[in-house]
Amino acid sequence: MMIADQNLVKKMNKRRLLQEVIHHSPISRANLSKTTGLNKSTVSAQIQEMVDEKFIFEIGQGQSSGGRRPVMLMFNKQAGYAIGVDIGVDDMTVLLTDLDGSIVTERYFDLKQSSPDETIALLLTTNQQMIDTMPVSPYGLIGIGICVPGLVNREEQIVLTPNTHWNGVELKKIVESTFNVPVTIENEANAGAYGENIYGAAKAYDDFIYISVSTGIGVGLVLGNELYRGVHGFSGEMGHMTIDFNGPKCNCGNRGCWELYASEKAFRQSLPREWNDDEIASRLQKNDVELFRALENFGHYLGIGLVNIANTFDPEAVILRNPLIESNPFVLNALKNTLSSRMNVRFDTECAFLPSTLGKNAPALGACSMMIEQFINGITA
Amino acid sequence: MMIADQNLVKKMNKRRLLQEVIHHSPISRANLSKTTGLNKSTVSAQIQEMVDEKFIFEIGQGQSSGGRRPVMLMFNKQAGYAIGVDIGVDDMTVLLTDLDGSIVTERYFDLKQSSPDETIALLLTTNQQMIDTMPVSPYGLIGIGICVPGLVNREEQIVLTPNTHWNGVELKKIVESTFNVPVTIENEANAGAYGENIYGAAKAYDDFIYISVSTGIGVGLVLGNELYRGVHGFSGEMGHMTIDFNGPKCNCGNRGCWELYASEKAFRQSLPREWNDDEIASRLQKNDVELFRALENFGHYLGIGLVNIANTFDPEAVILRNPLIESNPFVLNALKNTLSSRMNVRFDTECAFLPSTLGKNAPALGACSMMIEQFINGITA
DNA sequence: AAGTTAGTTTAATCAAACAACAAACATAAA
DNA sequence: TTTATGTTTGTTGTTTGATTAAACTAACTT
Repeated sequence: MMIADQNLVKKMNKRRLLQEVIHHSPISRANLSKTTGLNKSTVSAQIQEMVDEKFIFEIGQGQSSGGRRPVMLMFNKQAGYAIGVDIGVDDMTVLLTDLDGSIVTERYFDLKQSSPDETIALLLTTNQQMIDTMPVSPYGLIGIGICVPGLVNREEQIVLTPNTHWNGVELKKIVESTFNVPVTIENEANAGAYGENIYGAAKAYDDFIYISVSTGIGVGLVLGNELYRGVHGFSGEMGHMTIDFNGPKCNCGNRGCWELYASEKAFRQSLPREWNDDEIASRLQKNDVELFRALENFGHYLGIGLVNIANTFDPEAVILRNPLIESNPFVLNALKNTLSSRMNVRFDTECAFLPSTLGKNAPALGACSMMIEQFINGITA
Repeated sequence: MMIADQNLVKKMNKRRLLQEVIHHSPISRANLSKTTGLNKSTVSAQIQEMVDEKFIFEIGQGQSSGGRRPVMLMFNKQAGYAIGVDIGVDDMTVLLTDLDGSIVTERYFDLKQSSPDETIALLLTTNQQMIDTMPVSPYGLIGIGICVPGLVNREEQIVLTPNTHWNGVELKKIVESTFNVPVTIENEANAGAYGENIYGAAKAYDDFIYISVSTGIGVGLVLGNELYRGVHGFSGEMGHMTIDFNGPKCNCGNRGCWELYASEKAFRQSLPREWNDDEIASRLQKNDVELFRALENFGHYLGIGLVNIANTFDPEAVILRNPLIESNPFVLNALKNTLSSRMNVRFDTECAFLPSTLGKNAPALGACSMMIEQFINGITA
């Protein structure tokens, strides 16, 4: 445990003030004093420091409310930039954002034919391009966050990627030594959860569960406004929660895993034939019965697992990340039906089930925001 | 968010010092300075305060290590006393402990024929008796913690007790107004988890899952060394996690709930005939095949749910609270077999599965320790 | 001109760190 | 046994630094 001294006091109050400016700008010193409870002189001193450090700037005078006009302060969201990378099973997203999480540059790649080595090369050149075209700023590139579809341990090493071959690749070291900035490697579901918490559907929630439904099902747990990672970093493997203990074998070793029923892969296997995305879209337009039956089933199986999640966590919200769910409220309704039929009135009315608002950018944005938060916390070091 | 000032600094350091004394006594001022990093003069000043407040006393001189002999300090665990009550479905435990959690007085009651009103009367008179016979101390009774077998919301109201009739009983108000000390109402599994974390099998763990197996299955989640309660206080209802979505209906509304297979009630129903505890004990002695088969099955079904828990939380440990498990390592082995057969080598070797060490006292002790922690935190207010 | 609001300056407060010191002891050489 | 040396413990007085209250200047509204 840490010991407390005046330095800690200053750090805490500085952080608090910066957060207030970030989330409520434009705001005046007087107003900061009111909202934080800190003395006016304390506010002035701290703000001056952060103005000198280029994190905050004065935007000019605001409206008077019967006296001297206030000087409005803004967070300098262009003080630096972050890169977020989402390495998927067969695609990659690379985003450059400012400190507000606003996307400056975005690039999407198809990885269907790529080996990890080729992907790393692509990642490095893309990052370099982004750095080269990045606007000039006091702090430049403040960090690179990378998420991968698999298990990442507490040392940020990739230890298991069921659908790809990233196991053991020393991604953190490679990227860190190339660009000499802080690098974080994170699980895709954790990054997505983080993104939704900072910028997306879960902004207002402190306790929520983020569910990424694709080839498998990945879960990010945000409990008490913090990502819960587990001892080894492997929490949220709820895709491998059994929902039928006599069910079919899964390659995780378990039987009747949730993702064997409710993943997008399972959904596609449940279709009468193999339909590509265009085919599915056009059948949606035409209210195709077979498709809707499959979608309803998809929602139903999702719902079965969600009952377990609601019973386990009693969360404020569950955020679902999947293109089909985001574009079809119908799936969400099917899912809610299963929930209300399987839970006596209690949770279903008091827990929000929402689609992701960041969509496919969620994990990369989450990766960015992790670096941004690290950077902002470092400001007060 | 709170603002920081010198008062906070003092509080934090005082708390830190007190914790150090509690957990490493006897200890000298010099040693405290070393372990905490606080300056010797700071330590001296803070300790003096707590000596004056009767929380710490000087026990005398310790061994010299080549210089002046140190003055050894001890936590005054007899500065006050706490009462912990565990109201079960058909029994009640009432404990009086000192601030160390050592039991001073213990009483056990059979509630098989009691209504809530009768139980409350019994609780109040027992508490009064304990207060009357309690040793004199500077702070007297510092609080009463009570746990109940059901759902307790964040306002500490009892909202659902499936197997009894405590719903809506204003227990907190009743007890608080009778004794005029702080009262906490808590769910039985949460209290048990807390107890094991402070005094029992989970002392060394920051992230663990406590599982209370009786009529139903209750789960207490300790994540990051804190009890995770959920938004409404209803987390850990994992007894109603489906492990067979086509399974039999449960009165919670769900199907194939874990506790329909792995509760003690389910275990007893799985026996060829109704055996009482003595019968079971004697058959255990005689290595009765039918009983052992049932126990193995019991372990197997526990294991199925524990795989889900391991996949969900990636905990350091799982603590199992049930008399049969505590007295029969055999069940634990059966359970571990199921785990290793259903999880590819990863968790089973790195997550400890342990029986409760506090046994039936776990929840009441947890309730005590909640009050003690509240009190100790209040010291530094 | 009077009253309000914004922001700065000044002096006081307080907790911890620092530095110097005294007390009490261990060790080993004389 | 005696003495000298160095170590450890705990206290005392001083300094540092962040917050704060209060006084003050600045700028605006009515």
